[in-house]
Amino acid sequence: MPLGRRRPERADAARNREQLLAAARAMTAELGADKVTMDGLAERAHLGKGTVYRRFGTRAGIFHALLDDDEHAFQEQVLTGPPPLGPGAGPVERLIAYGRARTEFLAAHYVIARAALDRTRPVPAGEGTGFTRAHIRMLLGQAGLAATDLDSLTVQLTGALEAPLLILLSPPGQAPDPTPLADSWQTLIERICRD
Amino acid sequence: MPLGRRRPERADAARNREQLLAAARAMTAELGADKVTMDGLAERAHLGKGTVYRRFGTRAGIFHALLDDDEHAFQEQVLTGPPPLGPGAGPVERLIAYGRARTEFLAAHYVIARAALDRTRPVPAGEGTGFTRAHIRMLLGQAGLAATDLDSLTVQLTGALEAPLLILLSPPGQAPDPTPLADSWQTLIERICRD
DNA sequence: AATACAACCGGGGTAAAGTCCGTTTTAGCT
DNA sequence: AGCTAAAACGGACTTTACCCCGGTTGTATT
Repeated sequence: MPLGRRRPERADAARNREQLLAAARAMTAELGADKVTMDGLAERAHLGKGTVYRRFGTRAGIFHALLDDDEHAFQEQVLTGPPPLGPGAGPVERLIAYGRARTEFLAAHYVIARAALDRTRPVPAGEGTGFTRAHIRMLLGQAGLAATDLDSLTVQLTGALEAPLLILLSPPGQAPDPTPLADSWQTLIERICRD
Repeated sequence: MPLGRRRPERADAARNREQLLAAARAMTAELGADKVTMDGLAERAHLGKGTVYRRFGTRAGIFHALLDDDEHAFQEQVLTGPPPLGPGAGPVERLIAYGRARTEFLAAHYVIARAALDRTRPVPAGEGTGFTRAHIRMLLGQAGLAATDLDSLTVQLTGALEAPLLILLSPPGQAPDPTPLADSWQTLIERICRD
């Protein structure tokens, strides 16, 4: 079955990836995210360190991979799910729904989402925020705000939505209550978009 | 001159701190912030690594210290300078002025401000944002927004103001143009605060 | 089935952050 | 001036992310 262009994943590689993800999940649950080391993960999965690195590229990549399934499902809901989160509602309504959903998503995945931030690499700073940024930009465009620099506004709203949970609210142990932030996001958007 | 409660800084400590700051500034200028290592800095300043750590505590602390003078001057302008940045103007006007000044400050100190973010410690995530947060909170309170959760709104606006320059806009080499962000901040605030 | 080649595996190696603790220097006090 | 406690010093040590490369295994082709 040589379909597509990319060679399918090798059987041993797939097996190892499962082992690594399972081990990572278990270690995160047992010891906390910051106790998950490359060496420890490799040993626990009965694999070499080099294998871990090839799979995930970087320490943050582990948590990125752990997040991946849920993140996919989340984006799916936004792109093709029922309104108001999915298409079919007005842009302002969708912006509000997106902020609420994203806030709850980040709070629900608090530990892993924070660990998925790459804290050592210089370049890929705003990694997971690409989708949020693109989506906000699109909806702002549809909302038809008069004479505004939508690109800058998009960046700022992305910061307003993601920074509190990812950066600003410190306690790394437990997630903050997302409800006040989600409500506040709603008033923020309503006030910005009314004319 | 044993005034106050704290013992004054010892002469050798003061001398060494000057050496370290000078070396850090030079290395940052010559090699870039990410090439400044604790070992390299210690060697360049002809001091031991332990000394570097006692002074700055952490790698980010180096850049925090480098920023300190300017940061102080900035806060001074906000607290006691002329309006609209300083006291004397209306809260909305001051919010706008603060955002503009802060954006320009962050852009002017782009490399160092980003390097001052501690990317490894779990706790002190939003370190430099404390002043911004407190100031925004105060002005929002004065602005008298009707029935709003001002604490959550403050956190989000802090994210909107600082995250773009510190996190979201990636290229670590050069600062982005602060003007569009400052303008966008103004419309953001104006739209939020009108009633 | 045999072969070639690409992908994968493993573990030892490097660099840099952060810690520790015995030694040295300083400043106030007598 | 001499004493002493506190502060500063320095460099060896530990930990951990990330790199490298020779050997091995899986997959496509003949």
